[in-house]
Amino acid sequence: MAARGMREEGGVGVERVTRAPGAGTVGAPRGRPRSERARAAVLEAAADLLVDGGMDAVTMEAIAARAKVSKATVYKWWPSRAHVMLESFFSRTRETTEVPEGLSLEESLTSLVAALARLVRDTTGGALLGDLIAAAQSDPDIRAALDERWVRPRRQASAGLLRAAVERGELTPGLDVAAAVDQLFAPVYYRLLLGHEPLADDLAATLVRQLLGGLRPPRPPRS
Amino acid sequence: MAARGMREEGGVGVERVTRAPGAGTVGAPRGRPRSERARAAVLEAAADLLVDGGMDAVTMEAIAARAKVSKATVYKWWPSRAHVMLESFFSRTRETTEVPEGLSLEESLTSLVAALARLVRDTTGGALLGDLIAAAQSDPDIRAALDERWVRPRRQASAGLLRAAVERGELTPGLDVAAAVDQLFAPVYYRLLLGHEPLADDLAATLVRQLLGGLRPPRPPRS
Amino acid sequence: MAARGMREEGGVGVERVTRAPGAGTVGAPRGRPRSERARAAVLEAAADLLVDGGMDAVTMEAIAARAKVSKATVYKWWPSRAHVMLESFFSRTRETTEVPEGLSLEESLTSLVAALARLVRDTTGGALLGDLIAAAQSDPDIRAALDERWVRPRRQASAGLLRAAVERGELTPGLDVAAAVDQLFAPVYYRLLLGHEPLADDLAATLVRQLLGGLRPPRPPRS
Amino acid sequence: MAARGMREEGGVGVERVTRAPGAGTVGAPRGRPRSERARAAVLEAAADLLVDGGMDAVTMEAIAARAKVSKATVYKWWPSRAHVMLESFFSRTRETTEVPEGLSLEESLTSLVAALARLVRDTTGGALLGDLIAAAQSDPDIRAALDERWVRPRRQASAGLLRAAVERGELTPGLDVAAAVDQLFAPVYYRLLLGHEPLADDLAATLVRQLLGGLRPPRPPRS
DNA sequence: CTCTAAACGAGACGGTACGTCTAGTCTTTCA
DNA sequence: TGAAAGACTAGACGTACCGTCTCGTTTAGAG
Repeated sequence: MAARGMREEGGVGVERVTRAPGAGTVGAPRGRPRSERARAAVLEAAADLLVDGGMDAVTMEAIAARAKVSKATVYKWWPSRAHVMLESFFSRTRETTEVPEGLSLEESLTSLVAALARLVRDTTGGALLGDLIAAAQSDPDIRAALDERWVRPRRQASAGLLRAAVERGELTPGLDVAAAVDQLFAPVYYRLLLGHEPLADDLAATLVRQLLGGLRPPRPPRS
Repeated sequence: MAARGMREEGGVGVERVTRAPGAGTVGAPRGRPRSERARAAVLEAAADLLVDGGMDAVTMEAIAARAKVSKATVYKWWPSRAHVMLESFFSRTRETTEVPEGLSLEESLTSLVAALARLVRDTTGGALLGDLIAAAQSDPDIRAALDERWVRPRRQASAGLLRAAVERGELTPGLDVAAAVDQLFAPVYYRLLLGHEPLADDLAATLVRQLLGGLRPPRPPRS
Repeated sequence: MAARGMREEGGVGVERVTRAPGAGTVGAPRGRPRSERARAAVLEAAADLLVDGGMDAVTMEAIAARAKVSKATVYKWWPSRAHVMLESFFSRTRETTEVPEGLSLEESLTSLVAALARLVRDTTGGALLGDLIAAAQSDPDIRAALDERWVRPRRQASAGLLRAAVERGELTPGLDVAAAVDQLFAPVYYRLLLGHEPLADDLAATLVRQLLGGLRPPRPPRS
Repeated sequence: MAARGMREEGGVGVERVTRAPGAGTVGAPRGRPRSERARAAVLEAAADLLVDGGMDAVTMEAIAARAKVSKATVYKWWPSRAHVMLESFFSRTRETTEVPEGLSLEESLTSLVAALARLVRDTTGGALLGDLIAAAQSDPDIRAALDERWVRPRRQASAGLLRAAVERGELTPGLDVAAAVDQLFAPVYYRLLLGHEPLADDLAATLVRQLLGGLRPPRPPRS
């Protein structure tokens, strides 16, 4: 069941190859083709419902009704409410993990963290992401998908930057990269989920500065 | 619905005073007293169900059945599934926010972070906490309760330590305390919720060391 | 499943005994008692729907909606659409199998057949009965219930009359009672189900006369 | 929907005339001709499903699947499940309404009734017929088709015999032919539908004998 | 030997009802 | 008066079949 429905979600997905260049021709698809209209309507309906009704307004029933699509169609392509949201999230999150060239380490990291913070704070993606993490607590399928398609790529981008800096001697060799990455990004998720503190504009910069530089006073007064 | 409830959850909760000794007698409660047996059975049933059936095995129906208690009784004392789990979580989490005297700042912080990590990794509390954070995404009541009774006290303990260290000149004055606290604790929640990395034994120490000392090489490149 | 739902349908059902006089006290039933209002509303809704929408307007969904009762309640007491109609049929068919005293055999039989014909032609019972016989083709449960509670009692009443007449020497000893009973009643069902001929007023009398007297001319061809 | 369909069902149906010899040439049918294979497979699938799955295993979906035919093809030629069964019934019921020459009235009638009883008891036709009568309760189209193509021809055959006998003076002039025919055939349908009594081998003979001769004792003791 | 028209298979689609489940509430009797 | 039992309303669940549709694929006769 977990394997179903996971086709072409998000921008990363590979479009169906109509004809493989080599051998093993896939053959033209028979039957009525899947309705792109239905697919898009479902994804949009899910996001809309989440935004203006909260997470548990997003029922399969409501999605189908709002998308003017039959329930059976929804179930045909997505095995659960959470899978719809997963694809909805990815399809409207064109955010990239790339970082501009020619920036310092500090600038690069800040840019990545700030991008996440903006996504979470300023777009529909925030609510979707919170809901998905919640769903991941009871659905290993969702957890795995989130990990593979969202968490891991972003962590790897940052981890790459950090490791390169270690190579350059810019960072200490004893660095625990995984922990460091979490110290940069986890606070954003934490505030999304618990809401104990707002996601301030300068949060990204602060997190990077404090982690890289440490919390100790800059300079022993003199001497 | 969100406004209701929140009665005596947690082990901290004050049991109903049957008779105030002094003046202002509340009046002896009439009728059959609340069954302590029922209360305990419900809390245990909720935790048990979570552990061996996953988060969405914990339905009010199942709780009542397992606790051999009528559904009405459950609803009488707890307004929702999540509130039961909230109280269940607190009642079995005797963890304290106090920190032993006479420890260095680094040791104190490590001790607090490690305590959280152990709770999350080694006890039922981990699953309960994950579930509660998930529930908080759709129930502001839960979110508020979690914040007030769990997140805030722990954050304040750590924040207090940090602020004292700033006073002592041990930490930089420009410190963003809230962000720093998150950089210590958020990674633990993050790993609980996403599971992308294990909660290693030395994680707490690593987090504290990296944050306090920063990631730059110990020795200035020069000379 | 067949055994469920079949409680107290029709007037024949035994009311629940609240307290057995002797030993083995049943004890008062715990919990909220069954809603008589709901029961009646469901039965009426089913009949109404059948009458003004045809047989396949009678869905469980529609019954529940029309009776202003939740679907779960309907399913709790009746295992299928057909069982609802069964009880609806019996509850509104107070027709008796008894026959007035002091009538001749011919009059008695005519009275029974005519009563059936009137029921079928002039009341809601006709449509209900047709539907039930149809349902019996795919549901052995319904078939058995119809046989035991409708067909058999009526057949036995008539069979009794016929057998008594044989005893009295009024009818031929070689009589196949079962076949004779069918020759009196089956035509009514047949016309109900196929509708090839109307159920005329004098049908009952005709059937009885033709069967008892035979079809041969009154006067032996001789003379 | 009721108006559609009814094309060439049964073996009695007239095959499409490929080319009218005289004027007004219809024109040869263009395009791919109807697949006889598909037609036969559908009819057989319907009967098979009915036999080994009961009446409500016969869904359009199942018919198409079992016949290895697309649903659209089934719908193209038959407007409903019941119409498929109607044609299936007629196509496998080669039973005739003719009666051998040179038989007595009693023998002729017995032969007709017995033929029906055998069909009902010993062949697939029985179940098909029961199902069709059931379907007729909610589908006037089916009811009409059954009446016109099954019930009426058979009734007319018997009615003809009876009327001729009246002409010959063999039967009483006051005879209600329609009622008499029902008294011969209805019991067979009745037992098919309700199953309260088996269809014994000698049933046909009994029905005819009892109706023609009446139930009264053969001879007034003497005098 | 193409062209064209109809029938065909596959299968996606919008619907409707199914029968089940859980949430909460309400109405009893028992303790 | 609280607790237990259990019936109730409300509504989402996921499935099945309905009847329609849109494709690409035959399979003929017509040109």
